[in-house]
Formats: sequence, C-alpha cells, structure tokens
Amino acid sequence: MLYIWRRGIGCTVLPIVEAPQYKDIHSYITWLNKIASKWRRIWEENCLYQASPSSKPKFYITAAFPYPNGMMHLGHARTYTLTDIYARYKRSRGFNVLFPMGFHYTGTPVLAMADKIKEGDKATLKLFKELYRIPDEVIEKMKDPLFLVRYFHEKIRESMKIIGLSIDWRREFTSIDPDFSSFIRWQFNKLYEKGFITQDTHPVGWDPVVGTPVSSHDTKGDVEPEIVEFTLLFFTLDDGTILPAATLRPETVFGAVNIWVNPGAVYVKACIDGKNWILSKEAAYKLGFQLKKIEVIEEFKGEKLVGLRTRNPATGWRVPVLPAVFVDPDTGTGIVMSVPAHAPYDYVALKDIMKQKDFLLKLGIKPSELQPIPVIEVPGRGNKLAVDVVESMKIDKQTDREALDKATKEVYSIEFKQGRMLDDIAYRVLSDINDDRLRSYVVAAIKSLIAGKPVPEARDATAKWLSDAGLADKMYEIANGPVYSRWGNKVVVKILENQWFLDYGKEEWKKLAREALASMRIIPPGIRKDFSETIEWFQKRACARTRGLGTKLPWDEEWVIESLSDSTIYMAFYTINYILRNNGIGPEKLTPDVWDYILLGKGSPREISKKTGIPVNVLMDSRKEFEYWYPLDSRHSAKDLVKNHLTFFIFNHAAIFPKDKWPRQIVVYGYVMYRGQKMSKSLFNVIPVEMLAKQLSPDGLRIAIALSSEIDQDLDFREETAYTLIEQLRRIHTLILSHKEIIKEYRKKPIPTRISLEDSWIISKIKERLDHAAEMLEESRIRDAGNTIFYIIEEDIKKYIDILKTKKRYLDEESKVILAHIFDTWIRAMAPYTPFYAEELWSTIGGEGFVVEASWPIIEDEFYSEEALLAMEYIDRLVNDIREIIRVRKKKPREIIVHVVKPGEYRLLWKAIEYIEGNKPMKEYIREVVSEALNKKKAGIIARQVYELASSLPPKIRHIASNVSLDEKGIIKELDVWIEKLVGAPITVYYQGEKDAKIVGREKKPSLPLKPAIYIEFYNK
RNA sequence: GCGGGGGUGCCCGAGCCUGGUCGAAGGGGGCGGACUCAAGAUCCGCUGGCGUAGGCCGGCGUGGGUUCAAAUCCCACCCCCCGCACCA
Repeated sequence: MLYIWRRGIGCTVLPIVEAPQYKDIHSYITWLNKIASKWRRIWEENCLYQASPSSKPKFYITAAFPYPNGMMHLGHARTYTLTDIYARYKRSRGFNVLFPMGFHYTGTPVLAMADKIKEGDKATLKLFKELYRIPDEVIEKMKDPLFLVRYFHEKIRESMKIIGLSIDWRREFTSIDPDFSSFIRWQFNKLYEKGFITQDTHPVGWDPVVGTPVSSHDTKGDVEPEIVEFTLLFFTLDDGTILPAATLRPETVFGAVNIWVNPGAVYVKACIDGKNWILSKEAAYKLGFQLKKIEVIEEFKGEKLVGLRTRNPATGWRVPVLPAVFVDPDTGTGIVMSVPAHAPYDYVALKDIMKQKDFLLKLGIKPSELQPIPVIEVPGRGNKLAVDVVESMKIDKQTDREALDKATKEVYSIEFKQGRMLDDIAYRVLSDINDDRLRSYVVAAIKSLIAGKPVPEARDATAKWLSDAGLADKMYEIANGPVYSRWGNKVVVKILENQWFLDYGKEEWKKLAREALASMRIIPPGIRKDFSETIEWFQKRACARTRGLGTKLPWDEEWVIESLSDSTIYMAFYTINYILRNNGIGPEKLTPDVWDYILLGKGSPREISKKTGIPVNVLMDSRKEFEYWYPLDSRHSAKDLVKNHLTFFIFNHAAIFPKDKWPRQIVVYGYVMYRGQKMSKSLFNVIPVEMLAKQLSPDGLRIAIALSSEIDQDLDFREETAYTLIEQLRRIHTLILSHKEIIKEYRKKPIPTRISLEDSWIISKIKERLDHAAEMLEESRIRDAGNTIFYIIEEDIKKYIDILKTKKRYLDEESKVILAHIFDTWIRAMAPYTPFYAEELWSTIGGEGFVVEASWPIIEDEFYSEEALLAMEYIDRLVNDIREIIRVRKKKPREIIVHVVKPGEYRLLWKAIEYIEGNKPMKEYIREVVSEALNKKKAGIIARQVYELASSLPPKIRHIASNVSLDEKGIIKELDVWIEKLVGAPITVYYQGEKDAKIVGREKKPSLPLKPAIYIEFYNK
C-alpha cells in the first residue's frame, strides 16, 4: 500500500510500506488481540518471567493476592497492571525482578455464595449467568464452595495472563494448601510465644437458630449488623426486683422521673445471675446469648407493672412506672427510663399522660412529680433542650415517630457536643440517705467526677459509677436491626467467650511497627500519615473464627485463622514454596524447625535434615533463595487495604522478622469507578476483565488503566477514553511503520558529529523526556510517565519531522540516523505499558531479542545540548510573540523584521537569573544594574524588563540560560523557513543597532536577550 | 461521634508540602480553520474580559489575616466524600 505524506512543504513520496490501513478502531483492536496472543505464547515458551537468584541486583515486588469469589474485575486489573508496569520498568533498569501471585481462599464468603447457588438465589444466578456468562452446568457444580473458588481462581489466572502480567507462575499457591497452612501455623506459634496473642470475650452478630456468627455476606440484603452497647440502669422495686432500664445516655439518669413500659407487650420476671429482673420477653431471650444465666419465672402483660414505684439508682427518688406505646419490647430491655428534660419522646408521652388527671390520681401520682428536671445545660440553649425542641417543632403525639426521631437526633447531637452537666445534680444524688455526713461525701464525689463535666465524660463516669456499685450492667443490641440472616432468622448479639485476639494494642508491638513504618518508603507520600494513625489506633483484633476455609489455630483447633490474619507475611512463602514442591517435600515434613531455619536462619540444616528427611541441599537452597529475595522491595494494593491488611503486614513483619527483612516500600492505588459509578455487584457493573481485554485488547486496556488517572486518584474507567488511547497507539504505529526500513537500516549507525540545530534539539529533547519519564516511574507516577511517552514524545517527533520537511532535509543521511535512534529508543520506553504492541514493533524494526527484556533507553550525555533546547525555546517564544501581534492587529503580515541583541549582551540576563535563583528581590538587582550604568533612567527600565523576562522563563530553561549566550541571529537564520511557515510571512533579522537595520514605523521596545524587538509590516487591508 | 481526604476555569482534573515563573499542566466539550465529493478520523488555532504591537484588568468554596507578593501560609465558617474492626 502506498502511504503519502500530505502535509508540509517538502512532501515526500515514501517507498511502499505495510502501513495498517484498518477501516476502524475495531479492526485495529482485532489486530492488537492477535499479536497479543502471539507474543503471550512466545514469551511463555521462553519462560521470560521466571525469576531465580542471579548475580544481578534483585527487585522483589508483590501485589495483594485476589479472593476468588468472582471474575477478575477492573479493580484487580488496575492494581495488577500498575504493579506490572512498575515491575517491567524495574526489569528494564537491570534488576532481576520477581513478581509472583497467589490466591486467597481463606474465609467465609465463598461458602455463602455456594449456599446462595444451592438456594437458587436470583441475584447471584443472574450475576453468574448474565454478567459472568458462566454455563449452567458449571453453575450447577458451584454448589460446592471448593469448586466455586477453584473455578474463579482459574478464570482470574487466565485473565492475568491475558493482560500480560509478568508473573512467575511457578510460585503460585492458595492459602489453603497444606504447606501454606504449615507456614501459617509456624507464624502463629511465633506470635503466641511472643505474647502477641491473647484471649478475651467478644460480641458478634449471631444467628440464634443456626448457631453461627453472621457478617454482612450472611445477611439478607448484605447488611452489616452493627452492634451497640446499652447501659442497663437498675431501677428497683421495694422487694429488690430489678427493672433494668436500657439507655444510651446513662448520664441523664439524674433527671429520670418515671419508668416507661409498653402496656400491651409481654414481660417476664426472670432470675438472672441470682437476682430477679423484670424485662420484656424478647430481651430475656436475647440476654441469654450474652453470658447471662436466665430462668424465666413468670410471664405477664406490661400493664401489670403500671403504677408500681421504683427507686432511681442515682437519685434515690421513688419514681412511678407508667405506660407508653412508643416503647419497643424488642429494643433493649423494653424498660425505658423517662427523662422529659432531655428526651423528646419522654416529654411528649408525659404531656399525654398529664391530660389523664383521673388516671394519675388513681395511681397516687402528683403531676408535679412528672415535671422535666434539667440535667444538662447547653450554652445559649438553656437546660431543657428536649422541651424547647418539641415545642418549637410542635410535636404533640407520641405516635409521631418521624418528628420525634428527628427531634431526638437533634437533642442528642447538640447535648453530646456542647452540653455540660449541671452542678446541682450532685445534690440530688441518693436523696434517700438521711445521714448528713455520708451524703456530703457522696455529693463531693459526684461533684468531682460528674457534675459540671462535658456530656461524653459524664456519660462514661456515670455508667462506671453505677456499674461499680452493682446498680448497672450492659447489654449489646443490633443497632440497625432488625437484621435477618440468610437463613431467615433475626440476628442477635452473642458474646463469644475465649475469642482469640492479635494484640495490636500492645505497646511493645506498636513500637516495632512504628519503627518498620519509619524505615519504609510510602507512595504516595501522603498516605504515610494514614499508616501511622492506623498503627496508633489499632487495638485487639479477633484473629480466628468458628468456620470458613483456612488454617486451624495450632493450639486450639476449634478455631480457624481469619483471612486478614493469615495474609500478612505470605510474601515470604513465594520465595521458597516452589523449591519445596519441586523436591516433593510434603507438609508433614515441614516442622517448625524447618521454617525457623529457612526464614530465620536458626538451627543446623544437617540436624533438621536428619529429623525431617528433607535433603540438606533443599534446606540450604531454600534458605539461600529466601535470603536473596527478602526483604520485599515493594508491596502494592488499592487504598482500601491501608487500614487493615497493609498495616497488619507492617505489624507482622516487624514481629516475626529481623530488621533487615522488613519491607522497603508500599505503593497504594486509588479506587476504580466504571462509567462514573461505583462498581458493585448490585449495580451489575462489575465487568469481567476478560471481556474488556477482548473489547479493547490487552494493551488497550492496560494503557487505558495506566493513563486515565494518576495512581492515587480514583480512576473513572470509560471505554471511550480507552478508544482514544488506542487511536494514539495506531497513530504511533503508522508513524513508525512508515519509517520501518530506515529504522532497520540506520538504528545501529553512529549519530553524526556535525548536525543541525533541530537534530541536536530533538536528541536533547528526547533525552529530557526519557529522563523525566524514568524519574516519574521511579516514584510510580505511572500516568505522568505514560503521558510523556505516548503523547509528548510523539509531538516532539512530529515537530522534528515537520522542521525537516520545511527545511527540505527530511530523510537526508543525518536525519535518517537520528530518526532511527529515536524510534528505537521510543519503542523500548513503551514496552512496560504496552508490552505486546511494543514487542511487535520491536520485531518489525529488527530489534534483537525481546523488547520486554531490553534495557531502558539511555541517551548519552554527549548528545545533550542545553543550548539547542534554549534555542528552540527562543524560537517558540519569538513565534508566539509574532503571532500575538498579528492577532491583535487582525491584518495580514507582509514582512517580519526582528532586531536581536548581540551574543555578548547576555550579562544583564545572567545577573537577573542569579538574583532570581538566589531568591534576591528585584529591587536589589535594579539598584546594582543602575549603579553601573551611564544612562541611569534607561538602565532602570531595561533592568526591570530583563528581570521580569527572566522570571517568566520556565525554571529549567532559565537555569540553562544562566550561562549560555545565544547567537540569536544565527538561530533565526537556521530556522527561518520554519518560522516563516508558522507566521506566514518572510522574516529578516538584524542585530540591534546594526547600520542598515530596517525599522517599520516608529521605534518600539528595545531588544533584550531572548526577547528581540519585532517589527511587522502589514498589508493594508 | 472518631479518624482521614476534598471543594480550582463549561466539565473532568493537576498545582498547594518548598508563596512570586499560575490565565493556572493535561484531558473532554465547544467554536473557527486545514484536509475531504461528503461524513468520520486527523491536524492547526481559539475557548475570563478588554486591547489596531508582544499589553492591561478580574479570577482558584465563603469571610478574615500574614506578606512587597497567596490557588499556594494562618484563623473561622459552609459544603462534599471515604473508613470505623473480626469483613475479604
């Protein structure tokens, strides 16, 4: 096919080349797909990414392994692609790079998924069939969770291969492999020995029928059960029977004037831990799961309690029990204390009751007893906030739940944030004690601990005070209830006894973690703060659960180690697992001694060999390989893992390994959105990567992920953006193909020593671009580097070619060599991003070996000319100025006349740059220049202009200009045809003050260094 | 509530740490032009206002402050997003 350059003055008909004349983007993508499978096969045959110890410096990089409960999606693709680009870049810089991958089977979600398939759950089936396109007969088999997880494992591995991740697959494993379990047991024994594992009670969401903990994926609608802690305040009857009022605001007990029960609800009298309690039937049932021994004695309606007098545990007041329909027997205990001054519900309900004078009379209750009694004062809002809010919102029915909830929220929030306890609450305390001396002690104690304090502090103090006195207890409740488990039962809170915890709160451990963090590089740097705060904030973390896939706790086989706890140091496992497996070392041989030796260098390989039967050389090779790869050089994941996995990773490395094996770097990526929306299974937009890779081609997908946003940014993935980028690949492709023969022939020829300005400029410019890209890649600024490589370099090259054509020297001998070198260089720089594409181009231009194994392009310093860069900048500025004038005059130019300074006149500029770079003010500069000048006034004006000019230069260019003087006339002459083309008129250049220098119209601004005087003659139109 | 992040031009989004070089990178969209029979793609220019000479004036959530100088530093306020634990 014939390809003709149409643009430019020096149109050249090129020899026939195989330029891709694809009709549209889609056929181009088809081609990209084709070469991708070709190169994938060839690379695989050549085992390119298998990394073993060598004499090269090593670079060990890992990304968080996936949990295979679905297809690989864009979130995975982003993390792995960015990691891969970094890995490939490092490889091109001469490192022996290891990038392994495993699969995380630990946990319960796949069990839940398999159950959902069994149950015929519509949403899950729809997802699997319509979005994942899994055949029916396969879905049928997914009722087995192990089948399901293995299926997705295979699919994800396949997708990873499709998009060209440079993974060493020999080291692949899953977190339920027996040898891995052995490794995890070793880790946990170590932590246990160090005292980092403790046991305690722990509240969890619980299915009371099935008898199992529930988390979000076990509930209807995937709701996470939230647990709140109620304080139970013991209001007591004369016989000592306890009415436990459940509250979130124990500090308001000082204003509790009555107790509410729901008259229609069923209550029970029960013996709890040896005492009689009255509470709702539901509450008694729920408390049974919270370490209470409960024996129900009798059942009755709530109305039976109405009128009884109970003792307020804080004040000693004898307050009545009254009926209220708003009381929910299934929240808390069904017993509610009434604090009308601070609780809108209570105030409204009391207003209702006050209307029933006869009713109160019959019970012997005086309305004065039920008046709101203030407890908390809010500056500017008085001390009965609930009353004010209810009155201003005009709420008058206790059934108006919507308004009351709103009012409650408002009162709660304002009082919590701004409220203080009144001083006089102290005098109310234990008012039923008559002994004056005793009372004065009590009052003093309350004054110092509770009265006058801010609400949050008073709340805790009140609960602790009453609890220590045996007058309060606590109860857990589902805050966002009712929540139903996927088996259809209402979730309750159970307190697990003997829960195992990793004690991240332990100061000794935190100290190590802080130290480890301090020694690491964090990218982006802003995330470091998140890590240090997370380290401080961590307390105990439950590390085992009662069910799910995983490894059993070595000393307590009832428990399975939980997924975020068995994935903290697994990077160490990749370094040696394949050696053990290749030598047929089964898990039964992997005793703690073996791990101690391989991972910590403890013990003698001979003895261990004798005990376990593992050959000495296998042990020693393993130790050697671990020592070669560890420490981990870079850990990559999305930012959702910062506050859990990545911090655990730091803690556990710090706990298990010596300092020289602590990780060196963490790189954190942003989230992925799809077409402006969050990705979620319920939105049905979790598009499988294998489909996107087909639709956009692997390289197209990679480049879209890499260039659409910087790594710390959230990426909004859109196919259109990808297409635009693929178009760019096609454009570059065309450009390179049209020079194919030249590149082949000239890429090994030396760059000539005598070259033109534009030649020198392009070489220097490309060097500058590559250096910038490399610098960015070192910091994992993938997008910035990619932009430079795929867009900015292309523009430079096009500009260069355009200049060549304008000067009618396109494809002369010098330019052929230079173009060949640049294209060769360029293809290598693209390889980390679009490896398949780059490999194809590389083979097209006759490159040696594989481009994915080639080194990062380096342009030697000897070809780098700052002067050329400055000269081109000078030309650009000149052209812009000329255009600006033409634009303002709105006329067609006839001739451009330029007066430039002589090469010797750069002194003022240099001095100005010296002042700017030294951060010295303009005033001083002007003063100095003026003091040396003859015509002071003129010198002052010029000095200011020069200073302003210098400060307007980009820092890099400015720095170059600080010790270079250009022959401006020579430069303009060298590129005059190019300038003429850009401004559309002939240009003549003179030195300022030259005898025959032509001037059009009156004299304009004088020439300055880098800023020539411009005169333009226009046509009269 | 606690903790973290953020509000920039028509839109998306860099810059802010280390104040001047920020009308403010880069996209997208829009407008005009080139190419084309035409459309698309591509390329060039414009896209705050004013200006018949390369210039001038407003401007980076709101209000104050520091400074010769602030998108950048300080204070207050308004608004938005994310995480909070046994869950991968």
